[in-house]
Amino acid sequence: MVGRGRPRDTEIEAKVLDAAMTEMRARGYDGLSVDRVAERAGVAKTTIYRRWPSKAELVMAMITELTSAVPFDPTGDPRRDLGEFVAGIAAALDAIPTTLVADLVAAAAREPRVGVGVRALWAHRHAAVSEAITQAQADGLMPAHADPRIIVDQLVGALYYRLLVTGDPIDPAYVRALVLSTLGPEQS
Amino acid sequence: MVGRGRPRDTEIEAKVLDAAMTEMRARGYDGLSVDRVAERAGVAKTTIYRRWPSKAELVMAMITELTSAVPFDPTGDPRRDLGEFVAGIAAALDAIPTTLVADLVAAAAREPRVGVGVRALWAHRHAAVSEAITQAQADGLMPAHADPRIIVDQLVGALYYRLLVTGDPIDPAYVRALVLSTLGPEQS
Amino acid sequence: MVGRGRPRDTEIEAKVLDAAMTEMRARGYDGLSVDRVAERAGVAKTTIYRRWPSKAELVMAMITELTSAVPFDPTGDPRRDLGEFVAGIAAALDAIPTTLVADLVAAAAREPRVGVGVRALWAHRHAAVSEAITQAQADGLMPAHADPRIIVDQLVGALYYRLLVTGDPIDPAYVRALVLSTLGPEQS
Amino acid sequence: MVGRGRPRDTEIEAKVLDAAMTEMRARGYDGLSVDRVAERAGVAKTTIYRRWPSKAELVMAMITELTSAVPFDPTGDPRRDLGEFVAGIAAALDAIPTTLVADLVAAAAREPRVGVGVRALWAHRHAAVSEAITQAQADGLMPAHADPRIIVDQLVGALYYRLLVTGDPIDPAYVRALVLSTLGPEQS
DNA sequence: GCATAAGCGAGACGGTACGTCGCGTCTTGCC
DNA sequence: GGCAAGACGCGACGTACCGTCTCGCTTATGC
Repeated sequence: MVGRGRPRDTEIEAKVLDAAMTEMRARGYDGLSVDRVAERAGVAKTTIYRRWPSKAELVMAMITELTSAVPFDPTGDPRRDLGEFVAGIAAALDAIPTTLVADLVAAAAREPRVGVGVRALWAHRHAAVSEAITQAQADGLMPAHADPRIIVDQLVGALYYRLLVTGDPIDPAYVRALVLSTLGPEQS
Repeated sequence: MVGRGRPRDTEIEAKVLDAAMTEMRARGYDGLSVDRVAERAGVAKTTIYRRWPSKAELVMAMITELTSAVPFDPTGDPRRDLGEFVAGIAAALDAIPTTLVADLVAAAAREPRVGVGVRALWAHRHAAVSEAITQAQADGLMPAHADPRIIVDQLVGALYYRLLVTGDPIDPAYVRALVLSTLGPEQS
Repeated sequence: MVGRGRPRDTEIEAKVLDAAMTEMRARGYDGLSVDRVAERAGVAKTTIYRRWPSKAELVMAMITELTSAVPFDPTGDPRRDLGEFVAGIAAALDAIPTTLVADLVAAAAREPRVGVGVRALWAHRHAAVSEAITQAQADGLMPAHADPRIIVDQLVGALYYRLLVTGDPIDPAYVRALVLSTLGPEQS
Repeated sequence: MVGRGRPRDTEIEAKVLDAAMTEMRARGYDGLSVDRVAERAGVAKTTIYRRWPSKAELVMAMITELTSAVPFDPTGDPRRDLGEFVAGIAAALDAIPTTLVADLVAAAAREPRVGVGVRALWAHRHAAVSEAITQAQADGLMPAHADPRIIVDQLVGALYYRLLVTGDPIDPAYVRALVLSTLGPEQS
């Protein structure tokens, strides 16, 4: 083999994702056009398609970058760990315009590839959280009657539901109350 | 005042909405084309645009018509009542293509009016459910430590979350487990 | 037989034709829309279609009214009669925007019905003029070698040609020279 | 400067213009649809609109390409030369659908640029013919009383007039008669 | 004097074409 | 090989007209 050709410009990823984010905020998923993203990023359309095979994929990449900012590092204290997990998600959702979240959810439902990506993302996180819950149940720190995956649904689902459907506020007090309600009172 | 012109054909609304529904089920939101809807409904494209100024608006109309109320008729047995409430919502969500629900959510976030409408719909239902829970708590049939509104968030939110985010199935077993997890085990 | 129904409003013809004229001046044949004409005339579209079965027919009516303003009343002096005939046409063409004439010619070529109408109009006039020329030839007032119909083509055609193709001016001097050239010098 | 992008496919112009010509002959101006032209040319509609901003513009391009010069090569025999000139124009007009000629005339009246172009085309031709006539008059081969430019108007104008206004046929016999009528009988 | 028949304004409707926009692919030439 | 530039095929969008239709109302006529 000979020369492997010109290496990819590593700054392009960020520029494009930034531009896509701006467009998404301004016009939503449907209004986001690859041509405009390219122009805003100062990049050729070809260059975008070389990295992401479709608009859906591009949006997916954007989401992944956004959401992966919520970590889950269990300390062993399940109450505290879950509390921080939920608070982290709440903070992340708060940092993004609601419209964007809604559009992404809609895009996930409409575009199979986006849906797959989003689900994979969550599946990964859920696994970690579920495992921690299972451990806590085994350690007798949490009631054993509940399926860990359902507990996650209840916690995260309540946040999404408030944000997207009822529009009620999500403040630290709510997060605390939610965790309390889900895990039950401290098992002294 | 004088004649108001030829009146609108009242059957057209239903025919078009039906056709749109069929198309939506078959090809999803993006695959839904106004031309095809018109053809299927046996109606001119112009006639559709006279009623709904854009494809989005048309889909919105379809959704809101579908989102008919899930009834809540408490019997006094909170466990059973909530179980049926959740099961009813699950059934309703199951009957509608996921895309529709996602689009409604997105539309609610984008269009203030839609948002107000959707929220009003839910607020009404929530009030009834919350009241029943409060009553059950007062009767000692349910643990008193939890805010009734949060319980509703957990129940309904979990459903939406599964449907829109994780894509995990929502079957009767899940509904039972969800209610059990939320209300805690039977107080003997 | 019983009642013959409400009689047609006789003012409508003029109002509509006027409105059509205005529209035609402003936007040409293609840009003329029946809806706009109706609105401008303060009349329902139906009312227009009751009188003229199509847009082409309407335009035809307009033309007829315009062009029928050029009379031909022979006095017996062929030179003078033809001179006045040509001058009259020149004056009529001068009173109408060139664009309009061009559009009408184009409409006549495009729309069979308009074409038929225009041709009928001219045929009538030509017959009168030709006859007068024939008479003059019989009386020895004009050279007999030329077909009268061709003489008319030469006279009128030159005017149209100048107006529509070369754009050269059509002034009284030109008209005189044209007649002179066509009829030859006075036969003493 | 850098790459100028994918070059335009040079064969497309001809393919589209050809297709347009065919459609125009078959269905006339109004019946010519850009969609059909695109399909016949095996080209996307967008590609057509990239080159010609509207249907009118496309037709114009077609016309101007067709209006190739009718040659005028005087032999010194004015009768014959003019006869051939007129016959050539008649043949050219006969080869093109009348609608095209009419549309060109209309476009020339409406669009200044088109007008200038058309007039320049004719001015050039007229100059040559007028000069030949002047020469013939000087040689005593033609009556001197007539302005050469008017003779041209009469000859060509009569053709246009027949074609566009009266619709009468333009056959060789007519051409002969027209020349005879315009130039007068042979000066033996 | 009252029914009948046509005229009229208003505007919905079926069609057909228009011109635009976006996606994803392609073809250049330069780096 | 990457990249900018931009042409291209495809397919949908929303708009503008045309000519027809259906309302409710008005206006003459003639029995």
